[in-house]
Amino acid sequence: MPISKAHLFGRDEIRAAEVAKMLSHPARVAILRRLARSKECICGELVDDLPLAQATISQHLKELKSAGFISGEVDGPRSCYCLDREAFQEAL
Amino acid sequence: MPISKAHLFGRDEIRAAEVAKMLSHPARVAILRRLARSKECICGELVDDLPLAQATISQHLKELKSAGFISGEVDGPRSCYCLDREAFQEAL
DNA sequence: GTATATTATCGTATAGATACGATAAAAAAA
DNA sequence: TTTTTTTATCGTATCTATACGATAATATAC
Repeated sequence: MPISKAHLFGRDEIRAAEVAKMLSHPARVAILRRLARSKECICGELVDDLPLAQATISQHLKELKSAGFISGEVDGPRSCYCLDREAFQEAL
Repeated sequence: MPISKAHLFGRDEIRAAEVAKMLSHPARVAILRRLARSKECICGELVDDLPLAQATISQHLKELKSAGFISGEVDGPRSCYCLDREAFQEAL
């Protein structure tokens, strides 16, 4: 029966849970930290640093992007990501 | 293949993710808020307030307790929970 | 043009989270 | 003692997240 009931809660509780969910995996925490240090960062660097396959990291990046925490733009054959500090602070 | 690789990350990243996971469901956020307002709170009140079955709420309470965010003690046939403010602030 | 390098997406397998009915457990009330 | 009240636990169904190989997509290098 687990049809999710998350929508039955208050706006702010739902929002808080969404933000927390973005931070609920060490890989995403690591990515955000990395981007907080560097001004920007290429995808490949993250793939080198993290103990996960390229496909998996790309997947995490997509989530962080759709949550608005990071932005990414294409740079030749590479993708360059950077932290959206404003949106991130706002969320916290 | 999804054998979790969470343990391959840094201590603090793992810890941050654990804390975030506790806050990643609206029901747990709601419970913590409720306990932050009241000094303490009986299980039944939470069951009345939240749009979830008793069994489900009991399950969420167990998680929050095992994470050390709340403590619960038996009071007759009831269970009385309260926020461990120190541990909670520490985690944030 | 073809080959190479880099990233995104698809498909899919499995681990974990969520939800609840049923039932057990424990104390108070009758 | 039996009944009622309250909570915890068990079993189980299903939904979501995680993980990666394979492949597509895109741009550069040759």
